[in-house]
Amino acid sequence: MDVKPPEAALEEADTLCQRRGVRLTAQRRQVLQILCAARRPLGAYEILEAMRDGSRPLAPPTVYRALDFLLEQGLVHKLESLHAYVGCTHPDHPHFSQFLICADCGLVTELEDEAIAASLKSAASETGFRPRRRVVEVIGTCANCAGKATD
Amino acid sequence: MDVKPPEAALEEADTLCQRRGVRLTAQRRQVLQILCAARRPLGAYEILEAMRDGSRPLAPPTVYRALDFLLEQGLVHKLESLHAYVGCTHPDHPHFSQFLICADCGLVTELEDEAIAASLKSAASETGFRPRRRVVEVIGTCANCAGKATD
DNA sequence: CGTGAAGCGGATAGAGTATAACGTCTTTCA
DNA sequence: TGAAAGACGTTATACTCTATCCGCTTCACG
Ligand SMILES: [Zn+2]
Ligand SMILES: [Zn+2]
Ligand SMILES: [Zn+2]
Ligand SMILES: [Zn+2]
Repeated sequence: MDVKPPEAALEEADTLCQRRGVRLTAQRRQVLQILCAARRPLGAYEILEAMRDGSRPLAPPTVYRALDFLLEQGLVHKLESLHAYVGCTHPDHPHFSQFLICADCGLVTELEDEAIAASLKSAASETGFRPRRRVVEVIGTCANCAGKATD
Repeated sequence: MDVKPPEAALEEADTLCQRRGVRLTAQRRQVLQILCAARRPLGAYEILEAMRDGSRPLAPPTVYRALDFLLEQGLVHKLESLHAYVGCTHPDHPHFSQFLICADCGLVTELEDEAIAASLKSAASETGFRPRRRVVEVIGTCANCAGKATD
């Protein structure tokens, strides 16, 4: 598996934000760190819970504000079908990605498939539709879980 | 526009449910009727409001149960990005469809595009992923609204 | 320095979405 | 008729997200 360690993702985010002239504050960074460290999508309240180091009391707007920033910067994605968030696996370039979501183990794979992008674009343009945002999520069973089931 | 009148959709639903041996009760039928009559996606609580003929008090589980049934039977679809529901435009055969959602006027177009289906299937199978449910929603501007904007 | 604008974040409240749990009534079918 | 399954009413509650107000920090500008 070529999953980047969370530290690398965070350093990349630092660089990107600096280059863009936006501020990856401690709190935003912490949310990103929590998302990258988790091996699965997290709900806003799960992130909130993880942010509470037993010390501060934190309210929902705190995490939603951080998420808004991270979403705008393309550092995290929202999974609409789960109401949950994941760290982006390749935030260095703007992209629209697709997600394979395992309903059994929670594994999420972020794809950047040209053929899917092209077919969507073509279908939209046929009707004169101008795409802005694209939500592509496939819920099913990952190879690992499928293998176990058929053993 | 070849939009079916709501009555036709309801009669088709009657036939389908009878053939499948499931019960399209008055309440379920009413939810479907409300969705078909609306020219736009409706939230669960909007449906609930429409169901209250000024008489009965109705609670959320009522509409969610009806929606569960209609979703299972493929008579309605859920738009995950809007938390809203629409009547299916061709419920006679099992299908996975894609949605073009106009952010300006709320128009929703249900597509059944072979190329998109094929590219998704191919991308999934490359990783051994077994798809069960597919969420494909493109948010943007419809041809009509785009035309107005550039006038 | 002083000051004002902008951005960030704490805090409270509340809107909107969805489900759990339990009881009752109806339909189905042996 | 009687049992089982399904549909529905009801209450309560969990979960997701936003509005709003206020205070703090930062930083440019005079
Ligand atoms: Zn990404
Ligand atoms: Zn899995
Ligand atoms: Zn459909
Ligand atoms: Zn439009």
